Amino acid sequence: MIKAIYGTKDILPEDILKWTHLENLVRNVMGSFNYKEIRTPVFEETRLFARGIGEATDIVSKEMYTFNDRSDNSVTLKPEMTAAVVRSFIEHKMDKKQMLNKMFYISPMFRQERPQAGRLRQFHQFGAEALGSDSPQLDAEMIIMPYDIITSLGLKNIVVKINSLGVPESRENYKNVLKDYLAPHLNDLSEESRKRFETNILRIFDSKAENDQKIMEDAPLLIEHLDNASLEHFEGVKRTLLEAGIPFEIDPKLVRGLDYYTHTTFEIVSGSVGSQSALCGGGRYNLLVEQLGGKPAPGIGFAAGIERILLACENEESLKLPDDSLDLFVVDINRDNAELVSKLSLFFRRKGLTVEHDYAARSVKAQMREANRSNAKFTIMVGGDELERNEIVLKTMETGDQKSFNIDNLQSVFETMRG
RNA sequence: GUGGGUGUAGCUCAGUUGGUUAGAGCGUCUGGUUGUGGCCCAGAAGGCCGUGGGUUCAAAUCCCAUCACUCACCCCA
Repeated sequence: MIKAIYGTKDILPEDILKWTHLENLVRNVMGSFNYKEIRTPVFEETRLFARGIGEATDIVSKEMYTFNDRSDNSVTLKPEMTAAVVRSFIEHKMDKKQMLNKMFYISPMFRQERPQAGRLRQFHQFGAEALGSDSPQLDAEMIIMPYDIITSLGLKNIVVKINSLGVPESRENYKNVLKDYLAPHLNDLSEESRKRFETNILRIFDSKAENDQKIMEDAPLLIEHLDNASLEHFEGVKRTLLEAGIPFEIDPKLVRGLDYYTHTTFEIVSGSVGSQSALCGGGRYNLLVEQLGGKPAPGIGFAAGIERILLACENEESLKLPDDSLDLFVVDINRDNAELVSKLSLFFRRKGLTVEHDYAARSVKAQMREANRSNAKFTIMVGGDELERNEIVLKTMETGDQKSFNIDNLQSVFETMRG
């Protein structure tokens, strides 16, 4: 049996309503903030991600689906969206068309990691990018939008965490402060953290090793070493969030893994999924556009994991899905009127109703059972004496009431069903 | 890449200290008279017991290997 590739999943018809429900919500909320959808190719030149995300990051160094195509060009299935959107922004000179470009996306992503709860090799994100402004109100928007979406789905068990990484200069100064603090403890740190002491010292805050955490508890914090402009920006973000009624925590240890972040970083985590608890993450990246060869432009964005959000919804049983059950089931009483049944169904389908009928000339009982099981609101019965009199029978399933109509007056049948 | 757990019907799972034709519930299909659903009743279909090897008179059951799935670490959405 050929099966779906390790770490990928079919989204089956029985689950699709959850997905379209979420996607519609995303489009509505993003639309209300005037974000326009962008769709980029699923694969890009490998160097886009290598340069954009950072060679040293886990994503680039060990998780990308990279392969050579038949022309021997190295291409990569997109592991995240920001680099691709920024590439498109630069390529299409969007900065010349308008000073602020607000875009959102819903798209599959690919990372070759070990799958677990809330993590797949092909997974799906929605997110947004805003390029061309460093207004703190935009930072806040990037938190408000996913927050509103997530809470609209009924999720309760969530926490919004924010932090600021400031600008590179103050971060470099801080790194030296942190180095001075950690140097005497170096031998007590875990091996991984000792490596990070050299490569990416900020990430030691992420360590889950107990002893590392104990050491980091008393470590000086980046937020205490921000320059004034960064602090003022951060204050602006916080004020806007408070005004928006978004509850948040400041997490000075929230250090995102991707190289391109500056200033604000944030995460929305859920207590209702497994250990992969981040439903959403993002931050400001004022240096990325330049780094990818564009004219310098500030940017900010977020990405949210659709599978994780839906998982949280399932665990909290929070989803209220729209009804997609049948309006009408057309029953063929004599089991020899397939064409007439098909024609009647078409009439109501073209009126916008969801209509089904049997295709196997099964017994009336079986057809009724199916109508019942598919939760049809009405059935129409075709055949027998009534048909000889040129009539059909409309039955209201909930009450069992039946009423005859002339077959040439389907419009009044429709109006009766619509109420 | 590193650990742990689990593989029996479409789904959820039973299956005694190894012992005859491998079970239940749910679901599916058919029927309980001639043209009517839900409840109830009856019946049917559907399993190389993940795969390969070994031990044994005998393996779903014990041993080994392998594959798959899954959770966690790492990291991230």
